[in-house]
Amino acid sequence: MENLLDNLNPSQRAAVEFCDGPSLVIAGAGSGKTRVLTYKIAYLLKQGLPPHYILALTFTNKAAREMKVRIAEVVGQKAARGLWMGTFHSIFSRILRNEAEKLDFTSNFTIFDSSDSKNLVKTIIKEMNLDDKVYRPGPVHGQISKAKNSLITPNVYANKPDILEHDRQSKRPLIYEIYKRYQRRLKASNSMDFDDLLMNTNILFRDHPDVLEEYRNRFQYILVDEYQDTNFSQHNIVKQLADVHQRVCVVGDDAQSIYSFRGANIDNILKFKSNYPGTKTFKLEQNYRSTQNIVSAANSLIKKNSEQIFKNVFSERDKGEKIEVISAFSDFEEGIIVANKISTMRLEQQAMYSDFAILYRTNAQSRIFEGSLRKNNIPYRIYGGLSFYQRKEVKDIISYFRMIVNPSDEVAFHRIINYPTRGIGNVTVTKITDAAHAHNVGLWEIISNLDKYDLNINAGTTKRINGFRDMIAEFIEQDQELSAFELGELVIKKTGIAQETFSDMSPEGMSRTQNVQELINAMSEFVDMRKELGEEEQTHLVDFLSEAALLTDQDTDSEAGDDKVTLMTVHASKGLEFEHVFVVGMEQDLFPSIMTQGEMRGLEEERRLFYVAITRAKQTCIITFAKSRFKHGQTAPARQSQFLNDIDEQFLKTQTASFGGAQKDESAGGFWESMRQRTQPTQSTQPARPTFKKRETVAPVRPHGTTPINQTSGGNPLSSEARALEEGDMIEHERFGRGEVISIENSGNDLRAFVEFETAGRKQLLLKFAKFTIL
DNA sequence: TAACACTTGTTTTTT
DNA sequence: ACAAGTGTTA
Repeated sequence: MENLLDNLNPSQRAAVEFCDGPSLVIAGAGSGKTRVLTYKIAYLLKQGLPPHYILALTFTNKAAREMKVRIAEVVGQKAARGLWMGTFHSIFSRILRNEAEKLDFTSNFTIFDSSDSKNLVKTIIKEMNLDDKVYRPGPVHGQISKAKNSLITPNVYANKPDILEHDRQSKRPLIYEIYKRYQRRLKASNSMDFDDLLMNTNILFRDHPDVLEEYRNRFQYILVDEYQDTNFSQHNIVKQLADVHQRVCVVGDDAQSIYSFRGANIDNILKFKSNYPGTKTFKLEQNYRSTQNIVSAANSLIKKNSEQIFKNVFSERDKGEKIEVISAFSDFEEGIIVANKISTMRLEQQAMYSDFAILYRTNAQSRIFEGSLRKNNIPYRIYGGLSFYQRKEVKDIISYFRMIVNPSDEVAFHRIINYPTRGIGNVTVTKITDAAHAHNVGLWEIISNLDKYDLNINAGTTKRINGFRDMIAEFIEQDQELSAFELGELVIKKTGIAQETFSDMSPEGMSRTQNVQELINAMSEFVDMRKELGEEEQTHLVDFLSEAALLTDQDTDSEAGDDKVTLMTVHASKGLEFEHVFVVGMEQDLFPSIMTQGEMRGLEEERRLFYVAITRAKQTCIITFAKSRFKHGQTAPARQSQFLNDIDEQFLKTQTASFGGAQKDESAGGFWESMRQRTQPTQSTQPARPTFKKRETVAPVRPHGTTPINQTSGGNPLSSEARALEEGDMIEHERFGRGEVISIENSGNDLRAFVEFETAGRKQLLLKFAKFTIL
């Protein structure tokens, strides 16, 4: 025990040891926040608190996983088992599934992601005959989301004069009605959106005191990470759970609050003390991550914000280099400069590629760096962008799963009723939808009993609808016996998705095939994993779905030993650190984003975002901006960000537009050539280098679940030829490791091999895509 | 109903 | 520039 605490500095130690009441830990960037949380939980366990009495809420699943591992390292695997640790969304969706009946849902409810939500809002707007130029689904859903995160239910919403007035002024007075219908439809679909997972938890606790009582007793100690990014709904859940015993510890940094657009309320952390009387505050001010220069520069920046908790972050590491600010002529040159810089720094400092990160404000900026890195043969990995589960082909299949698990799911229904095309068009779908409304039942009910409702649908179409219904009904039956993986394979086969996708030989089609294959593999792995964890029950589709719905790119681990430059948005970089960081696109209207101009709070949040970016760097931080940027199809002039003036000059060294950034002749030529090409969009021929094509055609595989998004350069995207692979061969697969080929089969045009892997078990590989070598 | 040509908005960040 | 949405035609 003693040596456990010896690993902490005095303020960290004090924060860990205080367990008798509410505590607020203000943790500056790089000050060992995760360390405190980890040790605090370990400390509680060592004090004898059973693990299942501890609730620890994190921002990402990844953070939860990592912390679990670290705790297990300190107290042992066994002692750590049973901890309630996860994101708000995953923990409370688990609880909601247990208590679903109390809220008139069933435990197999679907979780809508934001695109599902937007789709539903859009459908409703159409049904109400509103102009979708005025009532744009995105912003409308945003408004609804904001209401939910503030625990404003549709009824309350409809009776709040100030909100109604606000909507009237923004020319959208009927949002309250859309909200009402949206919520009704979610319920009818037995579905919850992200915000519902939190709001319904609040409703559950409000309407069922006995349930609240039970969880209050269960969670004897509550810890919340990244508290600055919680919203009111989350705050209220914690408040209720902690109300009696008051054993709650929240950790965060107000200077790193960057999610207000998602409803996060910085007041939660600023006012924690008044919400929890008797709060003890701890400040972690020593930064162990970055050089003094980086810390000082970041401090000078954040000082420009008005609202904040005072703290004095300092570093005792080397002074370090000044932050280099480089201006480029164009976004394209910016890409070249960064790529060249990485190459030289890697050699000069003997750094690994994985020591570098390129951080940008918007995902769209990644493109240019993909190009320049690729040209320099620098391996990289992009996080973010379209996540695997958002891809069309994956979502389509998932929609089938959702229908099987929960036939009331309206959004899934719409997605798959005519996919793959089976001759049920818009006209028919409208008839079905209207009938459902008229009789106040679900879509599934209508197509289950077509003859009962007089729909005026011709015989041919009726037959096709019945065919669809029977197919789903059969899946539902098979879902009783089959595992998620087995049923998943069956679905893509029986629906014709497999055939359609696999026979498409265009590059896009091949990438789709790969993604479909990856999804099936992910299911297989998921089933296997649950078995290994000692789960006795068969792993069904519903289990897979409830996990998949809450997975995000931030949750994916980077594979060990893979040496690649990281590209991500600043948001995604929160909580991470790198030796050398490039903060790119530091231009007015881009960073700070044009969307946030005007409001003070918005601008301050952007400044915090910049603060987050800088403080990711341990050793070197380089800031770049371009004087012209290609945007919306044309090159537009750009100027440096106002934020650069917020950093005290003494910590900066500015380097003006060095064309020398592009040292190689080839790159310099490439720069001009590209400019020409861009300013006159007519296709100029480009014989020397292949143009950078669409993402999909380059390296489309987004490995599933536990494997990260992976758009890799320098590799062989569409990989190994199916050479004469024979039964009995030993192969080395990129992800599954060594394995023996059991059999080779030819289904359709695709050669498949069944392989028994030493560690990963039995897998089916599509030879035309699988990445492996024959040993 | 499906395939194709044409028009429009889009780019802030994401559990 | 691009994707998604709309309208037209077979």
